[in-house]
Amino acid sequence: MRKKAATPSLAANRAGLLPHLGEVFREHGYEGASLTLITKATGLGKGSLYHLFPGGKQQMAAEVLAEIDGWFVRNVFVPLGEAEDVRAGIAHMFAAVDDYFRSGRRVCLVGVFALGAARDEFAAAVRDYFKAWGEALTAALCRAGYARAEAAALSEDVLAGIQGALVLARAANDAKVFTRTLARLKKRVGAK
Amino acid sequence: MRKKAATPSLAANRAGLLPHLGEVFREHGYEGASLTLITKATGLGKGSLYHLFPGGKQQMAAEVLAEIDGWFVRNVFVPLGEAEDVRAGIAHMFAAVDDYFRSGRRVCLVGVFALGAARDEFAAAVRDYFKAWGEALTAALCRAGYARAEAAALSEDVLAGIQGALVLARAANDAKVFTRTLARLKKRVGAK
DNA sequence: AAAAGTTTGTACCGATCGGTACAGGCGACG
DNA sequence: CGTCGCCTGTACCGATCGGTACAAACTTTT
Repeated sequence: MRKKAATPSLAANRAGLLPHLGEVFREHGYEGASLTLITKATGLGKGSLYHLFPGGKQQMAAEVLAEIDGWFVRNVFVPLGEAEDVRAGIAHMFAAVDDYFRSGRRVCLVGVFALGAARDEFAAAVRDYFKAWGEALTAALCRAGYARAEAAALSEDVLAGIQGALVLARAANDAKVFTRTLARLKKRVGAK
Repeated sequence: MRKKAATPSLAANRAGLLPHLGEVFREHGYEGASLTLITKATGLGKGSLYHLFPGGKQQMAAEVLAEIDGWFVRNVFVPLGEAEDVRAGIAHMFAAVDDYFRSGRRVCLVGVFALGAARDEFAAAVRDYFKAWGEALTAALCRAGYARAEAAALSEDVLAGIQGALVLARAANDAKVFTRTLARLKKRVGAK
């Protein structure tokens, strides 16, 4: 092998690390995720951390956001747009969402960042995430037979319902609030 | 006047202060609301602050939460339960909510705390706030003719819709997301 | 095995965190 | 006018924050 053979662990570590990083940010927020907590959660010392992410916390958070965005693009947005059966695509979205948020036991990191103090720093990523989701869902609903305006409104209701249910579930410490709400949203969407 | 004549400014300050404190917590979260920011927002030095709130930040936040809870009890929960015309009480709730959240330009401090890192410290207050709201609304919907289960589900949808719309509005930096969603929720509730 | 390059732990940095101590300012009352 | 007690600005505290420097330890290449 000629090609530099760049340490394999670096890329591997990085990919394996992001989920752990994500959990720390998710549970403690951007400000609350101290380097101490991060080292504890990842098992990596500051040295390694700053070697992998020279941009520090900001870069870690940005990459975590990007990874989450990528997950939703792959597992939600694209299926919504490409499924042969639109209804199957939409059903897939609800299943993926339930999966991702661990049936309400997990909160939305993007939502946490949207409300948190570091909002401005990640405003663009946060905005784009919801925008992409809303557009993908609206388009799918149109294909499913909803009129343009109706689809846009319903899409907004679904996204808000999901985010709000996550907040309520966390507040009540009862994940069922989320699963119930999600089930009703799915039913409402399928009513057409 | 015999009664001690306790400095009038203290109680007055305290009451007048809470809204300002609330704004700081709302905009920066519990962790993000540093004493520096608080002194700046209130115009009071640490000396005065700790004189009024010996319990420090934790006490400030707790009192802010209590004040907000009181506002909702007075302006939303009680009207929901006592209005002669139930529908008027419900309409009043939507108006009060739109007012309180400044048509979507303000986020919900209780929601911020629910998602934030200080969650555990204020878990009880956060839980009770949403519980009281949900119960008041459910009861009102029952009185308006909804069946018990239907009322409970709709109530959950409304609360989640409101919280979620606040998140989306903040994320999109577009308050209209909130007003649109709120209008749809109102319409849905009134459909019966 | 020596050299080169990568990854890591550790010590340290200035800044800021929440909180405390306290001396004096200031206003009400005698 | 003097006294007393609430109020407040300031200095200071230890802890922790995010981030940097760097030398030892490890890999990999020669």
